[in-house]
Amino acid sequence: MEGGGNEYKKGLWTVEEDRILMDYIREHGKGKWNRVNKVTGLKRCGKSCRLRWMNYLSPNVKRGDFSEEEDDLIIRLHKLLGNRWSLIAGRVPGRTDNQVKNHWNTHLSKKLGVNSKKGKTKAKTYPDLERAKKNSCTPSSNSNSELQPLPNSDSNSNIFGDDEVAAAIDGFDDEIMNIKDNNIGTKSGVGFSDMWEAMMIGNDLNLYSSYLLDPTLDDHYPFQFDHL
DNA sequence: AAACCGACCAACCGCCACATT
DNA sequence: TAATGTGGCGGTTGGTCGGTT
Repeated sequence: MEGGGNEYKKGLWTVEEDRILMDYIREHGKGKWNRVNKVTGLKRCGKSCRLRWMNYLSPNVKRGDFSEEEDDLIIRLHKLLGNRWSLIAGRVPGRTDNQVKNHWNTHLSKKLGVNSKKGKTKAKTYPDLERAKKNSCTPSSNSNSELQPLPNSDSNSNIFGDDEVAAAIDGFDDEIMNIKDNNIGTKSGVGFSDMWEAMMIGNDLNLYSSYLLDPTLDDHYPFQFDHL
């Protein structure tokens, strides 16, 4: 067990906790999540820190309502992939698996008249797929975005063969670029892809801070990395 | 104005696979 | 090779908020 008797805090994160986590990531980078509490004294387990970063603090996360294009994309991807949210999210720029999953369960499943709560099937994992995901670690393209052929399985609604899945996925790429261009990048005059790549490749955290402090965004934080 | 209810979503949990020792 | 640590995934929970009665 992690923490060795430490009492980890649960529930919503405070701004101060976010700041501590951001500071840690600025200095140490992503990963090594279980060290966060040791290094910073943050009373959060590694998993919680990782989740907070991936679903909220990461500049890769787009906030706000889903557009029609995104809805359509998710619906079609879900037809192909079933409840494999990380794969779906990997094809919807700026959205996390958690966002996509929530959006599906609260909006799209109703819209489509799908009872998403039924059939509590534990999602299967596929060794080849997992391996591929591990091997593709390019930060600018979500590591989950590597789409792999699905085995024919009764756990999901996928009924397509490998080639059909690949072809269908290819067809989404133009749409994805459109969604990127239309919805994500231009809020602060910094293209999303550009910002993300600059941040990750060039480690440009000033760019990141401008993103966080962008007053047009719903959420921003009262701190920035002014000493970098 | 207060109580109730349902929708939404952030966060937690359990499990699994891979990496490291 | 086995044990342990770590990261990632999907399912689920529970707190918050807005609408309705």
